[in-house]
Order: sequence, then structure tokens, then C-alpha cells
Amino acid sequence: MSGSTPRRPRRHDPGRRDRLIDAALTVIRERGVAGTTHREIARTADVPLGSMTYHFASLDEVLAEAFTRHAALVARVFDERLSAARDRDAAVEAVISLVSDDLLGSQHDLVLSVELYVAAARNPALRAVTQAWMARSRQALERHFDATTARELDALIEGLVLHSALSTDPMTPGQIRHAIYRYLS
Amino acid sequence: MSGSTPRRPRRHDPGRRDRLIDAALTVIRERGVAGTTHREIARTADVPLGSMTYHFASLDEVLAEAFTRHAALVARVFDERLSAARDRDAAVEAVISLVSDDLLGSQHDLVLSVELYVAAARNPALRAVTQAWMARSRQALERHFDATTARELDALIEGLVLHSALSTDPMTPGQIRHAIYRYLS
Amino acid sequence: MSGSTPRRPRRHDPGRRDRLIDAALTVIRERGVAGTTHREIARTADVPLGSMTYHFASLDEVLAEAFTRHAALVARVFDERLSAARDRDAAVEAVISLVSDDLLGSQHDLVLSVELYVAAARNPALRAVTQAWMARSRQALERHFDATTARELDALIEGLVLHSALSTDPMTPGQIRHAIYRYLS
Amino acid sequence: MSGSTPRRPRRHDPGRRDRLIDAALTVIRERGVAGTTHREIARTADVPLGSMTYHFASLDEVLAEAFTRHAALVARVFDERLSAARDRDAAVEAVISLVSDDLLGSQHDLVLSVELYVAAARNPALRAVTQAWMARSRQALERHFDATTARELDALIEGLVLHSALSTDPMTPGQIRHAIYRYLS
DNA sequence: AATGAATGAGTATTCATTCAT
DNA sequence: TATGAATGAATACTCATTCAT
Repeated sequence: MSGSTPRRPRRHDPGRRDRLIDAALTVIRERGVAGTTHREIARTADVPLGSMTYHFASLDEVLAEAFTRHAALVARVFDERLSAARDRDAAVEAVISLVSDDLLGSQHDLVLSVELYVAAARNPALRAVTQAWMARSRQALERHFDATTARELDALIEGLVLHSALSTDPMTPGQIRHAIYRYLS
Repeated sequence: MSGSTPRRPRRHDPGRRDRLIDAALTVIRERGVAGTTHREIARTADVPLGSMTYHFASLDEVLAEAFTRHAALVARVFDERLSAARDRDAAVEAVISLVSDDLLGSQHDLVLSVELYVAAARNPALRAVTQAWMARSRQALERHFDATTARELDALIEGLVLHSALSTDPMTPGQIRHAIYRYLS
Repeated sequence: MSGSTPRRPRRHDPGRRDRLIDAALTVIRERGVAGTTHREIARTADVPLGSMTYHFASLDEVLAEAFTRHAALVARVFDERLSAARDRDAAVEAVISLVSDDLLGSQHDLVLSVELYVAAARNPALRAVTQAWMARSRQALERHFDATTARELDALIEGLVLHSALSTDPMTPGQIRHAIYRYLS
Repeated sequence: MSGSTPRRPRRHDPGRRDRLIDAALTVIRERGVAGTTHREIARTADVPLGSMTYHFASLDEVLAEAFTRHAALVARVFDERLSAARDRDAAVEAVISLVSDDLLGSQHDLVLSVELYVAAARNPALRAVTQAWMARSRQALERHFDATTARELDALIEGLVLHSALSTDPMTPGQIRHAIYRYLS
């Protein structure tokens, strides 16, 4: 308990707030929102507890910042994949690889997203984050698909990801491709 | 301090365990898994705190029982809707009404389901519950659709429900119908 | 810090709530309301911290109970002194000895009373306690004096006590007697 | 996070220490000594937190300065009222109007005074302030009354003020006048 | 001369769980 | 069989004060 902690003389530390947000994302991934506490984040970032409440007014603020960052990262991938597609066929491929490679590839972010959904159900501040995020991914899809299709496709992607996230036998890339093709055919 | 507590003389109370599970579901719905505590459940069921640990070995046991019951209720609706369908067309209508009426109709159970998904991500005992549930709804769909279609359809349903649950403008029944038709066409 | 605390195996302890209220009064006397914390009270009563919040919903509740008890004790002395007086002269003597002996005699209760006054200025629950107490002491005085005199006398008593409490040279019994005589002459 | 904080470019600011003392008095009035913190004072004065410990060695120093200023203000009113009185009758009127108008007129200073009394009970530095203050108001009274009368009158004033401060039905000016007349008759 | 950042001790409160009756 | 009392670990958050810039 004691003796193992090396001295930690780090008075001047610009960018600490930033590192704390990253640490929060790590903790949410590993322990869930329910297991995300000031202490756990501080420990993960190797920072004294008091530092948390210096940089953030409340734990909710930390969560909101963390999820905002997560949503921005995922949304960027969406944008990049879809803006790189030159025609509809390429867009379909982009969606498939988005789900197979980006979303399901990293167990990590997948759990994060689901955590965010649930947290948003109780926390209005977080709900704003999810909604902005949903809107942004829909817009990315609308580069290539009409509004109705974009919306439905977005829901299908959500379902495929969630299902795979929770299943013992998640869908293979081939199965993902099949489902999306079928819908978009 | 006195006078406000109504008498509660219920020493012999068969079925109390049962009522506690229902109370747990109520609390999960209203406060989320994170806000579900022995105390809150006991208060909701109007039962002394000590009664909780008398009937359940741990809070996790309570959660598992509660979610098992919830899953059974939802699965039953799935079964009933789909077994009532005489042909594929009727099955398609059944799926549509399942989503529009049963799942989205009651905000209640919708939140409950998402809560379960996330809780399952951390808790192996709960994961078994979700998986049994997923398997069962897939089976119900397989009465009318081939295995691949059933699986994909199940994911689509999930996505539509989740999306609507979190959106400020949830899909209308007409939009739900459109999405499912399109997929099954 | 450790090693000096003897085992404290006291699971069954009826009357604990009561002892906690007394402990709270002790702490208020010694440390002031500002220095009265759950921890300090628990330590004084030699009881685990968790016990405090088991018996009281909040620290304010503890304060209210403690001051209510204090007020009741002081009011009782008032009642006894004054009801023992057979005529007006005896009543005057009773008031004098009340101030000199009972109120100023014990530095203890004197500080307690002033603490209560200030706490009441911010805390409506405590204000109710002070007001009930004021009313009661006025009633006791009204056994022997008309309403106006009772009220004014009550204020004079307050002033004499407060002044003496804070002064480096508090009034002697003779001076107290002189002041009261002069007013009642 | 941004945009809401108005610019505050006040590097050179003589008289800041002074403004901080006034801000402290404001905070004590509104939140009590218990609620008076570096942060609250800095916020009230619209000054960075670090400025507090730059100008004052400790919070106690701030309190002492604040109360000293408060006592000086009240004492000045005492002096002015009483030095304006040309004879004993005028002095009696002066005392009455002191209590009715100056002390009870402004709820403000009334609470402040009582706060000071209690704080003084625990804090020797503050006790010196109250005692100097008491001495000074007694001196003012001694311009017109003998030493014993001055002392007793001072206590009566204290009692009338405290009583009125805490009562739901504070004394009317007429009642104040009656009490003081009776004592001085 | 002045301040934003940092920190560690402390606060009220919640809670799962244990235990004596 | 049932329960009120008890407990210790944990939680979010506050704050006086120190320090590097």
C-alpha cells in the first residue's frame, strides 16, 4: 500500500486537463461509467485526487468532456471513410469497412459507445453529445444516400454493432457485408 | 421522526421475494442500474432493508433475477406476435408492430433493455441473460425467416429501437414500417 | 495513530442515538458549531463514523436535536427557579440567581446558547428551536410579571449573559443583582 | 467554459486589499463566518484566488480585519449619536434611536455583530476586537451616564438587539423606547 | 508584484453487507 | 424467520495553502 509509490514531483504540468480526459476515457472503457470515479481517473493519470476537482467542476463535466472527445474521434472516422468514397459503390464499401474494421475492430470504442448511450438516457448533458454525434454521422451518410436511407442505414449500423458487441459469436465481416448489401441493394 | 411512517406489520409475507424483483425492475427503469441499491428497492417495495439480504445473497443476484424476468416478458411478446402470424406477410406485419407498438410503445421497457445491455458488458452473469434472450428472439424470427435473415433482422430491430430511444425525433410507425419493408423486400 | 485504539466490540448498544446527541452537545461546546463534524461527534462518543448517518439523516438533524435538548434543559431550570418563587420578591431573587448561578455559573451552557443563536440566524430549523425556547422562558417569567415586563426582562437577561460571556471582566453577582433590581424597581 | 468569463485585466490595483476586506464583510453577512472562504471572497471581489493569500497571511487575518472594520463603523455611529446629544434627555433619545434605527434598522449589521460575538468565543484575535469595541461603546455612553449605568445599559442594548434579531415578532420602536425609558427612569 | 495551477487533508453522505436479537 | 442496528469502505466535492512561473 505504501512504499511502492514513487515520488511524483510534477508541479508544472501543462496539458494535464487534456490527459485527464483521456484517462477518463480509459477508465470508462475498462470499468464502465458506473465504475468511473474521480479516484480511478486520478490514479490512471497518475495525478493527485484534488487535481480532478480543480480542473472539472463535477464528475458529470468529466464524463461529458470525455464522451464529446470520443464522439468526435468516431465521427471523424465516419467522415474520412465516406468522404473518400467517389461513388455510391465505393460508399457502400466504405460503410462495410466502417462497421467491420473501425467499429467492430476495436472492442474498445464499441463498449464506449454503448456506455454513452445508456448514460445519455439519464443525463441530459450527455444526451446532447449523443444527438450531435448521431446528426453528424447521418450527415456523413447523406453525402451518398438520400435522407431516409441515411437514417435507416444509421440505425442498421447501430444494431449490427450493438449485436456484435454483446454476442458470443459476433458477426464476421462477411456477414456484415451481406446484411448491408441486402439492405442497400 | 415519528408519525410519518405508516405501520408496516407484515411479518409473514409469502411472495415477498417476488415483489422485490418487481420493485427492482421499477427502480432500474426509474434510476438506472447505477441508481439501483438495496435501500431503494426496499423502499419501493415498502419492506425493511434487512429483508433484501435475507432474500438475496447479493445485489448482483437481485439484478440478475430482475433482468431475467424482464427478458422473459419481452421474449414472450416476441413469441406471441410471431406465432400468431400465419404466413410471411403476416410475419412482416408482426415484426413491424412489435417494434412500433411493443418496443417503442412503452418507453419503459426500452430503457430497461438498454440498461441490461450495458450491465451485461461488465457482468458475466447478466451476459448469460442477454444471450439467452437474443437466442430466443432469433428463434422466434426463425419461425418465418431463414437463419441469416433472422439474425440480420434482429440486429435491425435492435438498431431501430436504440436509435429511437435516444433520438429527440424518434421514428414514426410509418418510418419503422418503411425501414423493415425495405430490408425484407 | 494506530495501535492505541483498543478494540471496540459494541454491536448491541441501545440508547446510542441518545449518547450521540449528548456527544454533539459536548463537541459544540468545545469546538463551536463550525467545528462540529460527524467525525468529531463519532470520536467523542467512541462510535464508528457510519453510525452517525445511520441515526441521523443529516448533520443539521443532529444539530437540531442537540440544541433542542439544550434548550429543554435550560428552560427547565427557568421553570423550576420561577415556579418555586412564592411572591414577586422571591421571583426577583429567582431571576437574579438564574443569571448569576445557572446561566453564568457554567461557562459551558453559556457558549452553547450563543452558538445556537448564530446558527439559528442561518438555519430555519434551528430558528424554530430558539423561538420555542424564547417563548417558554417568557412564559415562565409571566408567572410573576406582566407580559411587557416579561419580554423586556428576558431581553435584559440575554444581554447580561451575552455581555458577561464575552467580556474579560464579566459582571459579578452583585453587579447582576444591581442591574436587575434597577430595572425591576 | 469560455465566453462566460468577462475579461478581468487588473494587474495593477492599489486598494485591492481594501476591497477584499469589504468583500469579506459582504460574504460574512450573507453566508456567515462558517461560509466565508477564500474562494467566496475572491469571487465576490472579482479577484483571482491567488490574490487572497498574497494580501493576507491567512483566512483568520482576513476575518480579523473585516470585523475590525465592522466594529469601527458601528462604534462611529455610537459616537456620533451620543456626542450630538446636549443633555441627558437627548442622550436617552440618542440611545433609543441608536437601537431602533441604526442597529435594528439594518438587518445587515445586526447579523454581522452576532457572528462576531460567536467567532470571538473561539478565536482570541477576534476576542480582542470585540472587547475593544465594547469598551468603546461603553465610553461613548459614559459621556452621559455613570460607569455602572453605562455598563448595564450596554448590556440591555445588546439584549434588545439580539432578541429582536432572532424573534419572529421583533420589538417595535415604541417597545424599544418603553424598555429603555423604564430602565433609565 | 501577481496569479493560475496544484495538492492533501478534510467533509457529508451513501451503501453493501454483517450481525445480534 | 425476519429485521433493526451497526459498520467500514468508498464517493463526490471543498478548501486553505503552497508554489512555479
